[in-house]
Parts: sequence; structure tokens; C-alpha cells
Amino acid sequence: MNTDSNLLTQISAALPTLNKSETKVADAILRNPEAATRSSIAVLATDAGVSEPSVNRFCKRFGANGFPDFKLRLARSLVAGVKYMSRAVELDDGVDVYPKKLFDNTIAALLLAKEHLPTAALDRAVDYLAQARRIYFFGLGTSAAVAADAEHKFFRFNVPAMAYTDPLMQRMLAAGAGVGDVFCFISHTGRTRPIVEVAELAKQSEAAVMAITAPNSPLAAVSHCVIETRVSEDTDAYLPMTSRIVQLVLLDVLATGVALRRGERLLPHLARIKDSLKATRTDEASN
Amino acid sequence: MNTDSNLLTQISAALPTLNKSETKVADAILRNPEAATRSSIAVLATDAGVSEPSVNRFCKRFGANGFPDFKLRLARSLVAGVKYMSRAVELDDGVDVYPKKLFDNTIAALLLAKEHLPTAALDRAVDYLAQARRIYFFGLGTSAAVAADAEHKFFRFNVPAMAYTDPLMQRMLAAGAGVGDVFCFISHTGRTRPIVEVAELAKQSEAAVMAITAPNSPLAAVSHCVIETRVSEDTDAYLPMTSRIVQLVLLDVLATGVALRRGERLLPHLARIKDSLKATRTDEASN
DNA sequence: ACCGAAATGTAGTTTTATTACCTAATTAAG
DNA sequence: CTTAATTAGGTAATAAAACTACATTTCGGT
Repeated sequence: MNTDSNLLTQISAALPTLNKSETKVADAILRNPEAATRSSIAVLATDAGVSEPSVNRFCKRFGANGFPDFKLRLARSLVAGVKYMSRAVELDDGVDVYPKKLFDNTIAALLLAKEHLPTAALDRAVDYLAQARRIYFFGLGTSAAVAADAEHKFFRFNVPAMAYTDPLMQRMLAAGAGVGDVFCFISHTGRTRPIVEVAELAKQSEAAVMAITAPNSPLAAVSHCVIETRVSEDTDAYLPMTSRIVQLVLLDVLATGVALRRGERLLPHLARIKDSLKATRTDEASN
Repeated sequence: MNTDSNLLTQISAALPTLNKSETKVADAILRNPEAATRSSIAVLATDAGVSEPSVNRFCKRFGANGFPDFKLRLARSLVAGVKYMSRAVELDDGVDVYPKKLFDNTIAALLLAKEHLPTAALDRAVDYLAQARRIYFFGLGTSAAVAADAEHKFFRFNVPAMAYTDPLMQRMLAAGAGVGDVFCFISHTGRTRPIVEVAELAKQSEAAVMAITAPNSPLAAVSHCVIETRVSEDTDAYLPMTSRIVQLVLLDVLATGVALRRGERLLPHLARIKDSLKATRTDEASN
């Protein structure tokens, strides 16, 4: 049930199932996880008010080989910065707290996504995109910005890409699609009706339909190629903050994949574009 | 000179300055950093073909208190996944390699940004934004997509925000600006001339000018409030991949900051917007 | 209240890391 | 070219940390 890779969350999730001394150890660790990674088993035992073997047992209970191994895992978990038990921003968070939380959440989302990379789907998607005569990126709301970004990036790679955020335009383009067109739909939930309808339209043509969206969604169902993104309900409660970042990086991956497929010839092209931008600069710099 | 917080990069950077046995240790670690975090000092010493104290000395040379502390630091560095010495994508990278690299780069950029959060500037920026009568987000190129995203996010928070990506529109709006207007410029380099010009125009009005951009840039110079973002030259060589992600998260921070400043009243508003979106869904779900 | 099972602690053993010291290598001066 | 000085590196002893086996306690059930 709990596939969470973060030790801290695992521990706090398991809290109710722990017995007395284990709870003490868990408390001591959660009280100051950073310190726990630095202390020896003796210090932590004193800190928790239990004996050393209890700490050791605790470690093994959470899948570690022993205390040192446990510390290592803990250190890893901490990097993602998820040291705030409730990772959601609280109303009374100060300016020195909530920015870090937001960064931590984003980093955690990326780490998670990195662990569940749909490699096969990405490869197939690159196949589609690399051969495309023309690529359309469609998204609404937050995903519109993602689509715009994708257009820009693919364009730089000399791929004929266009982003449309107007449902009517999307409809028209999907209806008139033909062989060689690739439609890439971006939707966090895959349940935004206008987007799904356009995808269905596109599917009826000769065009290829791909989607960056949630698994088992209506949008996923109508797509030839789906790049699944997991939805983390809790952090994206009111605003899709982390999900769109993952989408963006996945589009980076696709663009890079297409570029790699084309091989070396691309680099001079990028250099040329970069040069053309220099004219708009007051000084030397990359974009 | 080297403020790099990543142990691995630190080690490989220091390679030329190391003596014989230190080099052996460094090689052994770089050969398989993951394994190094798991092995004991004895194993690593054998692996490197040196004695245990040599390994210990090596650890201290890199600022650790001893071998266990060193392992901990190493483990931390590895999480960012920067285990690829050359983090740049190579032409012969397979589909199981380059996506991870891209994610790693992005995560590394966020970790770096998190460590150098311009807290004071963020707080001031929230002051400006929270009091704004109207907010304009201006960006060009890749930053245009960021601006569009910002517009969307602030709008959801019931803040009158608009994004413009057309330089002419930007000019007109800047020229006609007045008290209560806040202009937020987004530019990776801060040297894109059209943007700087518009910022100068806006500065001449009664409006507040803020920027998410590089320090010591022309754009930073004309802004009342600058949120500095560091530019990592190597990974963003040809395309600004990681920098725009950092910008996006910084805008998340600003939007959240404004929301927090307003306090609880906001939550029902968000819930209402969420409900209004449900109508466009084929099923229940968050955006 | 007593028995048994689970939980926790104690003490001893083993492993791991550190320190102090010694030897070999290297370099610069005579 | 030798030799003294200095540094690098290794050996072995010491100290620290972690683990194991076993003893004791605690708790739930009868």
C-alpha cells in the first residue's frame, strides 16, 4: 500500500502501528531528523530514552540492514528536504519557511517522477515526434503554459511545432489533421472534457495522438501513446504546482530525445539560433 | 572559489591537486560512488589499494569529521543524482540514461536555488504584489511561457494579473502605467534588450518594477525589487531548461506568499474555482 | 494470580573507525 | 651524489560504535 520512498513519511505513517519503545525512537527521529543522521546509535538511544538494541530493531523494522544503513537512508530522504512533516504550506508559515516547502515539494515530485519514468512510452513518443511533419501541443489552463513552453523548445530544435490554447482552434486543427501530424495533449487529470473531445477528433484522422496525462483517464484512453504522470493529490490540492513542473521536464526529455535522434547535425543549428538572439542582448549571454 | 556544495563535483575538481594515494581513493569513489556510501572504510581502502588511514585522511581533507560523516555527505550528494560526472546529455545516451540526466539536472538546479533563496527580496516582492491594483507579467521567448503560467496562477488566487508576450503591448502598457500597477519582468539573463527597454519605461511611471532575473544585469539595475536567479552556464548551454523551472517555482513562492498574506479567506475562493472547473470534467478530479 | 508471549534491556562480542607512531619516499641543500 | 629534512603513507594499537545472545520485564489472557 505504502510505496512512498521517503523514510520520514514512512515513519510517520507507521506511527500508529508502533509499540512503546519504537514510538519513542520514531519521535526522537522526527523531532530532529537532521540530528539523527549525525548521532551514533548510543546518542539516539539516550535521546529517545530507550536502549541501543531497541534503536537497532527499529532500524531493521524499516528495511535497513542496521543503524548505519538506516542513517544513510534517512540522509537521502532529508535531501529532498521533506523534513517538514506536513509538507503543505501552513497559514502561519513565515517567509523563511514556505518558500523552502514549495521547493521541497517540487523536488520531491521530480524525484518521484524520476523513479517511475515511463521509459518505453518516452521512446515511442520520440519515435512519433522525430518523424512528425508537424507537431501540435494542446493544453488548457495551467497546461496551456506548458504547451507554449513545448512549442518554444521544439521550435528551437528546428521541429515544426505549434501550441494552441484556444479550444476552437484546437477543434479545427484536429478535424483537419492528416498523416504526419502529431498531436500532443497535455492535461494533468486527463478529464478536461474539451481536451478529451479534441483528442477524439484527432484520433479519427490519420494523425498520431499522444498525451502527457494521468493513467486510466479518458484522455489516456484515446491516445496512441501515453506518457503517464502520477498525480499527488495532497500537495496539488488547490493548484497544480508540482505536476506542471514534471510535465515540463518530460517535454524537455522528449525534445532532447528528438534532438538526439537527429544526432550531431543539430548542434550547429542551436548555435545559430543562439547567435541570432545575441542581437537582442545588451551584452553577451546565453538565453 | 569553489562554492559547489556537491561532494562529487568537489572531488573531481580537486583531482589534479591530490597526491598519489588520495588520487587512488578519489578514483575508487568516483568509480562507484553509490558503493562507496555502503562500504566500510576497510573495503574502500582495499578497493582503492591504500591503507585505512589514507581513506580517513582523504575524508578529512574534504571537510568531513571522519569516514562516517563523509559517507553521509556523499549519500546526500548522490540523491541529486549527479552521479553522472558529465551531467550534460551525450549524443550516445540511451533512453534509459538521458531522461534521468535531465531530471537530475533540474533537481540539482532546484536544490541550488533552495540554498540561495533570496528571502528578503521575496518578502518585499510579496509586499508589492499583495498591494497591487493590477499585476503585469512580461517575458519573451521561454520566459513568455513562464509569464503565462504566472498569470494563470495569480488569477486563481483572485489577483488581477495579466501576462503579455508581445513587446509592443508591453511597451504600451508600461508607458501608461500608474500607481498601484506592478510590473514583473521575467528574464533569464536580464539582458534581452526589448525587455530592459520596457522595464525602463515602466520605471519612469509611478508603477513598481520587479524582476526575476540574473544579478548585476541591466534588468536588475532598473528594478525596484530583484529576485536573483543564478545562471548555471554549463547545463543551460543551448536551451534554458533548468532556469525556467526555477523561475516557475519562484513564482509559486510569490503567489503563495500573496495568498498567505491574505490569510484564510482565500481558501473558500480556491474551492469555488475548483468547483467551477469540475463542470468541464468527465469525472471528479482536481485540475 | 499465573502462565506465556511479546517487548525491552544488559552485557559481552565483533566490527569499524581513529589515533599515535614508525617507515619509506621525495626533495632540496651541501 | 649524498644526506638531512620534510612529507606521504602504512602498521598496529586503541577507542568507539554496532550487533548479538541472552536475561528480565511487561502485558494480555485464562
